[in-house]
Amino acid sequence: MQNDRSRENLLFLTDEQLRQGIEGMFFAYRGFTADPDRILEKYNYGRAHHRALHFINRVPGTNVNNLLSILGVTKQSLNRVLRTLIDNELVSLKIGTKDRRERHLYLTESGKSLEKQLSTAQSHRMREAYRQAGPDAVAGFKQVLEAMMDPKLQITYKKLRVS
Amino acid sequence: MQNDRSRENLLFLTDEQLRQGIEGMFFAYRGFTADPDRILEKYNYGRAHHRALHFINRVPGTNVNNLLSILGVTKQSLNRVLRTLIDNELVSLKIGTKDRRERHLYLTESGKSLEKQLSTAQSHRMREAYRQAGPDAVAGFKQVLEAMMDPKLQITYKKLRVS
DNA sequence: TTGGAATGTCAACAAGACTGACGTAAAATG
DNA sequence: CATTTTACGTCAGTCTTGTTGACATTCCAA
Repeated sequence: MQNDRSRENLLFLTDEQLRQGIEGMFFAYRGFTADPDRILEKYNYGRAHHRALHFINRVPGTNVNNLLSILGVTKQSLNRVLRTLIDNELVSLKIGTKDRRERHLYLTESGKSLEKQLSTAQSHRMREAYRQAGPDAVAGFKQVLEAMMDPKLQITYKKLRVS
Repeated sequence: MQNDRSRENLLFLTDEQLRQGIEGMFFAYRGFTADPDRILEKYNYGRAHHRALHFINRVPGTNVNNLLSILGVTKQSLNRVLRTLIDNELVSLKIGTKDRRERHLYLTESGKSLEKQLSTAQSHRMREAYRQAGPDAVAGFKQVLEAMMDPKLQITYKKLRVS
């Protein structure tokens, strides 16, 4: 039979708590993407372009396969996005020296400039949310997010942290 | 001039911390939707159907406009999804008694059954993440999520909490 | 009675995901 | 050296989910 202490400890696992987490993720993700979306619209780009720009900026010189594993889409889907970004000179290709089949991806100056605009907008909202919630809440936020990821993506996420 | 204490307090607002939050949201959202997506695929439904089922279940008898404001899509977009769910008898319509223009939405027994399947899968992952992170982390997680929402959605979110 | 609100429907379109098929180039392997 | 595999690109077609615009219906409210 449970005592008061152990019952209290499990209160955070009630259906109501889980439901709030689910709905919280849904509504928060809308806020999370709202500001970049507005900027992207002006340039006729979409979220897919934002994600590509973000991770090419994070891992300069990445090849397409690596980017695919981070983004979790098909190469055909990514290719369409990359094609636009390359044609518009936001991203540049560099054929690999060791393996000349590989294309290494870099942001051009205008690519960096748009990426900066997008990340500034997104970070601004994130910073406000962090500031309102405080350091302890932020630590908890990141713990839960990490635990929610698929194991493979958790590894990808951690790799990005150190590199 | 800053002392060590205030400098330490601001460490959670560094660019690196913000970036981790952004990437955390991106990867965690993938995990968040992965399990329901697999179930939906079997029935040839998509995330839009899941969202409609979720909120009709949460607010039984809601009218279309209220659902629209929660979901943040156009009525035409929602209509297509609702049409499928009604045709497949997962959702039933009931014309309003006070205002007969309004259609009130309810889940049928099979609608409830599918919703249960989906929410069970999604809650399972959420519960595991909560359990791993612990109660304090969960409290922080929800604080940051709430602070990240657009003010209007924050109100919607809180209303769902009490109703 | 007239205007506006709530809803539905039709049409057309776009982004962004998917699959399948095929081509090319180059590395790796037998 | 020949063959297979890898990495990448491209073409074609499909699906889901979002968008606008136009228009009809119903009915409450001023």
